Amino acid sequence: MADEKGLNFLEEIVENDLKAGIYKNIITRFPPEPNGYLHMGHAKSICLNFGLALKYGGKTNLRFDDTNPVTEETEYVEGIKNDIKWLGFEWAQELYASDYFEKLYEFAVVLINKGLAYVDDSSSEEIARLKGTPTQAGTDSPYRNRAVEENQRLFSEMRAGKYKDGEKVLRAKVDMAHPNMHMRDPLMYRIKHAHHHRTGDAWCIYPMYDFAHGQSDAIENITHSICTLEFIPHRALYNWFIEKLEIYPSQQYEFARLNMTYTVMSKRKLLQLVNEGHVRGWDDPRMPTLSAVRRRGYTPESIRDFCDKIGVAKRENLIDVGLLEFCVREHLNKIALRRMVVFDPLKVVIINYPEGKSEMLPGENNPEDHDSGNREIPFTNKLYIEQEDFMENPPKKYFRLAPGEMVRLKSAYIIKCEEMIKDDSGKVIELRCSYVPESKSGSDTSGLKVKGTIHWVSIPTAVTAEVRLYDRLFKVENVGDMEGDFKEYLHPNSLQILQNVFAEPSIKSAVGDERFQFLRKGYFTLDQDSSMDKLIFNRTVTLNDMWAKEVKKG
RNA sequence: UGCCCGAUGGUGUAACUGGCAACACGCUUGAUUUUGAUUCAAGAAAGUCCAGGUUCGAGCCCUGGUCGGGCAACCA
Repeated sequence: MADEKGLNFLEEIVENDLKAGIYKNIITRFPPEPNGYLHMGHAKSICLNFGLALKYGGKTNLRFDDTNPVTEETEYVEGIKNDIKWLGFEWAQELYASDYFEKLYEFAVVLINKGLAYVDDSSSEEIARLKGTPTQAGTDSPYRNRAVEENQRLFSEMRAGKYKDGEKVLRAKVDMAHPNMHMRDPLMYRIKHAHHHRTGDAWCIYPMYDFAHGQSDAIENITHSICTLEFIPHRALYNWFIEKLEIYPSQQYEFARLNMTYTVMSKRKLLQLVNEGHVRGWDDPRMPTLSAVRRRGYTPESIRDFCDKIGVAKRENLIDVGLLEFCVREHLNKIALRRMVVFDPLKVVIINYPEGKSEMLPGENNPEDHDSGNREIPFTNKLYIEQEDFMENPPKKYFRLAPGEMVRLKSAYIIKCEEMIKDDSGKVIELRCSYVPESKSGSDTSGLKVKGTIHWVSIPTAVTAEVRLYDRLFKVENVGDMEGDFKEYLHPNSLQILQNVFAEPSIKSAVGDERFQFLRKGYFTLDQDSSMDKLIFNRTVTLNDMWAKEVKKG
């Protein structure tokens, strides 16, 4: 069976349009508002918009939808550009809705001249009241039938700054009884005496989304304007403006936004988590933002793969975060350098290995990539192993270290636990083990077969580091479905910091965005807080752990 | 008492546009393994929201329901 996955509905639309000769090339756009950082939901949209243009021959513009100066900042513009580049996409042009303010103003005048727009002096409360309800028609505003000349004068006075915020608005004259609420004389312009991140103080009137988005699409000759489901009711208005203005007929299509288990995917909620200090910032590795998953160690390849796997459709969805984890494990398994790091140390002394002796043992950097070579791992008679790799009274299926039992030290020797040393409270604080000299990794002539292999670190050369372990941000699967404040469902232990773990010395050369697999522990990458004096690693994702599952089953 | 979307294994997406429901994740079992990782093999799991209709044949078309979601920011 060919693994040609069927086309998604948007690809189908594009293919049909191309086949019908409606377009020679397609042009899409990714239109973020610079009022927050991009998240995984945006990644889906980015992959979709850029992916379509890449697949069918065309281009994608990056257009900032910056029509609301009070929430938008240059900081976000830079962050967004950075995230898109990191994901691996290149936009044809970097554009801003604010580039079109003059043009949009002209469009508004055209509608005024056609008698299709009017200045309304009503308060926002009054406008809301006259709008009616979904089941009840609205009522015409008393200003609805102003003369064209008066509207022209008033609108230009609005622009000139003659009025205060909220004193007047420009509205499209459509139909106050329309069953679609968005068609009941929607606002086109409002007065905001606010500083805009790009146009500065040049304007004191700003277009609404509905009077900016479709027009911007038309100006750029966007063929397929793809947005999320909540804009479906706006489509009628989108088309109305295009028709009345007689501009390029961009077509709007809608798809279902991404939702993931154990997290939230709305800028509003994410901003709240940041502002109220529930996380350390937009790039806190527990966040679903792109800056956060990047910091956490996710690769752009794995995110693109994820976006590909989740598909595109119009029905609401809740994607298992486990799928994202699968994608990143799959990629990291191929590229991560293997290293041994002990998180929770238990001292082991090899009683028959000479005191003071040291040898270097080679360990594969990555068994999945034979070109990756080896690194040298020092071995001595004093080691750390993981506390959890020893049990005084092991259950039957436990095949790690136990009194009298043998285990393989990865890339080194087989050892046998000869003696336990306990403190006054009875806690095991040290193991005395013997090693089998003929069992050396790579030249094992011992003939011994052991069930378990564990990781270890030689104490004299151990390098200490900090490790940050992340768990799901929320403790419930479907946060959006819960009653009350979503913050009540935050997972209290989503971040666990281990200040002092012990790593093999080769870890010291870790740089930048190198990915590591700490054997049997998970995938890690250096955090940006890391320094020469203090190494800090983020756990990107754990390894699959059958044993943990077994233990859980009991 | 409106208008608009949607409904396929646990999750997500397919099904040559009317031809015996497939793929991925997850799950179970087994093999391999110097990571209880990876890899490999096998398997369980939906008869497509319901009821009618058209048809030789319906997940796809028609009708009527049911359920879920959206729509009344000078937000996008």
